[in-house]
Amino acid sequence: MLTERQLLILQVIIDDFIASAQPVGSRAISKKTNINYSAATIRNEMADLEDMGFLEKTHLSSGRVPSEKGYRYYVDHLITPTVKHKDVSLIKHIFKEDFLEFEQIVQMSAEVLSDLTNYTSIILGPEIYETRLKKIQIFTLSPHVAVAILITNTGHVEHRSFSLPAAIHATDMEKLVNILNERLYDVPIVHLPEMINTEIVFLMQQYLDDFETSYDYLKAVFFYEQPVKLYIGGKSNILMQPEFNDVDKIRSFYTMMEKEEEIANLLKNATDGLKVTIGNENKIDAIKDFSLITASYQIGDDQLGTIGLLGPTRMEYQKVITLLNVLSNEMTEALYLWFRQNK
Amino acid sequence: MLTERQLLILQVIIDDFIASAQPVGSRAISKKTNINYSAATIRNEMADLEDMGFLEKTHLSSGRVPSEKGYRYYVDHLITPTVKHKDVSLIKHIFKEDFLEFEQIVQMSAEVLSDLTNYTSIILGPEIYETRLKKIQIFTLSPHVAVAILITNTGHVEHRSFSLPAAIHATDMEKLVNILNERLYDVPIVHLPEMINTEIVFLMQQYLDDFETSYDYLKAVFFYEQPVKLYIGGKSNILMQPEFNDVDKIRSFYTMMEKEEEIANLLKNATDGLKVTIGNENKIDAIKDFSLITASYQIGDDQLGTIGLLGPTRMEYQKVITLLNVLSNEMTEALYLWFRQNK
DNA sequence: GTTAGCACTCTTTTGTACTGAGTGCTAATA
DNA sequence: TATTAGCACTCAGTACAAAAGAGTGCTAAC
Repeated sequence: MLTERQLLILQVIIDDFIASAQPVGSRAISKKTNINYSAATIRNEMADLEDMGFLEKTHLSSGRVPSEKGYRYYVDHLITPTVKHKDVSLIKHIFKEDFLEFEQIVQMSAEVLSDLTNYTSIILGPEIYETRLKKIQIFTLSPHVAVAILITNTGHVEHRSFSLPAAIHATDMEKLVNILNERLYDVPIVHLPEMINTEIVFLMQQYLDDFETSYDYLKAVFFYEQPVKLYIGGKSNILMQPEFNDVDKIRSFYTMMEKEEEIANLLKNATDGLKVTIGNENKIDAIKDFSLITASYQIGDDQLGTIGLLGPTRMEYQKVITLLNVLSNEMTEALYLWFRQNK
Repeated sequence: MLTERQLLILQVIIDDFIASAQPVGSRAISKKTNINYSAATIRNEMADLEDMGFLEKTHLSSGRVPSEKGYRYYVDHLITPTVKHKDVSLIKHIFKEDFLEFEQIVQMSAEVLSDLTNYTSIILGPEIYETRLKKIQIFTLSPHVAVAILITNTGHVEHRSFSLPAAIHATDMEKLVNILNERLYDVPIVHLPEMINTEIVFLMQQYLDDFETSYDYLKAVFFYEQPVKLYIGGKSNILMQPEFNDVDKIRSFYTMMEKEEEIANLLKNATDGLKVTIGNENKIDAIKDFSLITASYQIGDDQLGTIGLLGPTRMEYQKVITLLNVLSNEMTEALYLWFRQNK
């Protein structure tokens, strides 16, 4: 168990290191106004803290640097959420706007977050459990190509081009569109493939002359993996961090950022609430030098998406955690209002 | 005027430097099999070439490096287009595919280009002179919000949400959509605002009860600056270039790449054919260390867009110029076929 | 329990010497 | 007259040593 004094010293060291990015020495600490012990005492405590694994040295006679365990303890026990009024009111002010499309809400959140923190923000777009189909239309562009348009209750418009089978009859197509609109109205998007494979297939066999070709191109439109949308803000912010003084690090960072799939997966299994993952706690090698903070935003009872913030392990946890909490709440509220208005 | 021997030496130096990124010394040149002069002779010629401004030294006793004037001369007079069969057949093979949407064609071109060259490719999406409106639909999502969907002959689907004025009548809206579809069918997208301000306004005043509100929200849909679409490939390729050994350079590069507007403008005033802009010839400060090669791709008589390739001034001009020519031709052809099929 | 003091460690900076790659110039050569 | 060999010179890069600075650990005194 850590003593009061050890806690104090640990906190001061981490705070100092987060601010300066320089190893912290005993003398520097003993000079702080809230510390009334000599450098020698501090040194003894620091040695103990190091034995316990909270601190590290960069070399034998250097000052101390927080270990990942140190950051973990700091995040779990030493942080007191402090609200920066300016930031919070900025966020609140921004969400006052009237949003027509919820993509705007998400996109803007990513930008605000990266601007306020100078880290890289990553927002995983809302999952679409709540989204329901409102209308399907098919429009032929040429004898060989048609475009299907799906409109959802969220105002999302999805379109997909496909080749028209030469064999298909115009009347069949019309019938098909009618069947689809009748049966699929207000069906959640996620249930579409299932519905088509059961009810719709049955109806199609019953009413359509050329079942086979119709079914084929129906699949082209509905059965595809909906790619999750990632909103990334401040990709180059992280370059300003002093730990990025090495070209190789930058290279590997940008190579990683191009793999949107992996990043999406990282955010996907975020639990409810706020989660901090420090350095090697991350499952993906590429970000074992980073810390990732995630928070989920919601609407109704279903989780919708995740906000993430990626920075060096030497991150301003205190500030960032507060900010992320505020933002996820504001987003949740804004989305709630938006959905209520557009349901 | 340059002598034969000077031309030869200049060419060898630039070729060598492009390949190695190291200053080229007189001895290294005299050892080449196609050079039969001693190092001393080469030195004299190099001194002359330097006096004429084609070469530079990095310091007093270093080897020579091409100046921007040197590159310019090289590009204008010393390059013989050499076709790398493997690359060309790769490009041709890729364009064999059947494209449903022309965005695919452009997007893929950007990727191929950056993959083959290891530079950063930037493609300015096709201007839309040729694009014509095929269908307008308006769909109300809620009492307050509607979404307008515009379908063009190119298979492009554009949608825009807007707030519904409380005052508008359902019948008015229906009438309006009819008017629009009747009058705007097959009208080039670029002429839409003009048409609306003349013919459509007139019809609206004649047939609609509530002209004012209808006109207001019509404007929200049609009068907006169509943002030009930029397709960027291989953003991190340029990091692999040895001139990017400096963190500050990387920072300024990425800061620049975030300003899509400026980049788009750079490409916009590309003339017909192929154009090489070297270092300080570029108008924007941010890329005065880079070379930009642009080519236009076309369909019919109207220019459609620009392909650009951004790399260090020490660029593989010979290879890249050939490649860009091949690609712009293939793109033009692919787009031509595509448009013919979907007209 | 706390602190002053000192020896020790390691990084960083500065200075010096050396090496290697390359140049410019001069004088000899073809 | 054009070319080349030879040599003195320049500069970046490297290696090494010495000195300075920051910090530690430990011991002995308070």
